[in-house]
Amino acid sequence: MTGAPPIERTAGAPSFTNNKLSVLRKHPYFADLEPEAFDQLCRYAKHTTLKRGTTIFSKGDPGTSLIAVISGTVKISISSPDGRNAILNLIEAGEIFGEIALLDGLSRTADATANTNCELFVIDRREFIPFVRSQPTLAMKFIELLCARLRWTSDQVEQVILQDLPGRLASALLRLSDKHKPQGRTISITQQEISEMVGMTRESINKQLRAWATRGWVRLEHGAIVVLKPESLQALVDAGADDGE
Amino acid sequence: MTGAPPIERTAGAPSFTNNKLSVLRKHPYFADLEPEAFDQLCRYAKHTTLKRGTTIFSKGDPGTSLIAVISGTVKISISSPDGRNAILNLIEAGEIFGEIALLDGLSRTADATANTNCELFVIDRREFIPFVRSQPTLAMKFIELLCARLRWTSDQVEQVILQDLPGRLASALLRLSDKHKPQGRTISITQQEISEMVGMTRESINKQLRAWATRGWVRLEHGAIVVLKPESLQALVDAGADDGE
DNA sequence: AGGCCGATGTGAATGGTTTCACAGGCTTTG
DNA sequence: CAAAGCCTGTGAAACCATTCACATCGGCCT
Repeated sequence: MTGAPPIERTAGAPSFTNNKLSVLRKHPYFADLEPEAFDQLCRYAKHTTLKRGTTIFSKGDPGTSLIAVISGTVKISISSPDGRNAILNLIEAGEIFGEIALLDGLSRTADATANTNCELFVIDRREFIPFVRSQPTLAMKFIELLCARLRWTSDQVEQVILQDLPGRLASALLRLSDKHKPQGRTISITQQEISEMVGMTRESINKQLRAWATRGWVRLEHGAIVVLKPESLQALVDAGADDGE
Repeated sequence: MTGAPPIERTAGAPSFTNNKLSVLRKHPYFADLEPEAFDQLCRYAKHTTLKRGTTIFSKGDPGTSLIAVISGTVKISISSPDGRNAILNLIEAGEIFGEIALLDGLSRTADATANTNCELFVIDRREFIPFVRSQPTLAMKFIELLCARLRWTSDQVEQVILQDLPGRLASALLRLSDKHKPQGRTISITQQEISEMVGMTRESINKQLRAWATRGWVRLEHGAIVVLKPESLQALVDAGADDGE
């Protein structure tokens, strides 16, 4: 984050700021915040542009900021000493991340890197915490955000512990296609990335996907997967261990 | 919860209530709440006693309450259609649970059952939410609680995805012995339960534990495990995939 | 004490995943 | 436009955890 080349300068001009922030404004977390509170929030924000692959923060760093994604996507991941690594979440435009360390003041729980070129707004903890305290509505919003995150994470634990490969892959696909609903059923993601989200090797993922492709459940494209029969995948998840055949 | 035999009657007498609640009072989440706010909180609470094995709530139920454990332990778990089940957390005296569904008003994310006979205080959502809104300090406390839960859950995802059996078992043992530090290094838990926390079969757990026992890292007792060399286990976790030999 | 039941301890066979080793394909970049 | 580099597609072998099938050991209840 600190080492990022500021391609665009931090903007002070409200016209510019408001323009970029319209994405955020529409987001559920901020939608029903009073306009003046939202403006005040924006005044704390610093604008940055990052190139794909840039590290935003690393696990264990002292966490002193909340980050909002204006455009692009950010990868939240962790890695083990022996080189394996796992993707916990992909944060897209209009979403925010880094809230855990922001709110409790402890260290970051995972790594964050720019998964594509992206624009971010960074809000500092020192300025933000008193603000939250003074805005009960905002505090409740954050409580909801944290609850949503907990549900997402608990879901992951559940999938990883109870489901076998086909089940995990199926539910990952369903979750992703849910998130991207507007774009139809096409999920833009590489098999490598999916394998890291699901915690298995790329090869295993590939074989399972191919098997489903021949059955017409999905279609495989370059860097993307199209879900054709979500019902079948859902049935597989519900049924428990069983690859559907 | 509803079907529980009320062995002790719901208590109205303040003397009794205060007595039982002293456990809660000392808890970090409520410790620096003003006395009158705490008392008000207690007035919303209903007291219940449950026998071991009783279901408190099930995944998917509408969640309308927060529950505090006065004595005993509560098991938070999930199960898959094909019979496998996984223990997500064990809640002990002085802790609270059920906060997710309480705060966001959605359904319960897991099952809760009495793991031993236990006493609980139940706080209803309708009365509680306005209360939180009026107490910014309490809201911040809940934010911290949720953050702590997220850290715990993220940790679980991390362990399950990145670590192999020995690593997962080792970190589970370390976490448990941390939690029970006062009782020395003895962890009262069956191998069956550990296997469900770690997401592997009892047999595999048993074999790994025995291997460590012969190396003198742990000692196995009936229904309990004594960690003798936490450093060795920790080293194993840090080193990544490698059973330590 | 006797009996039952839950917890522990093992071994052999099975099976699903990983590992390893390549071969094309599509994109990006100099 | 060519080379380089990531993404995909596959097969064979190795490995590790599960499954299954028992045997033992403690406690607890009658």
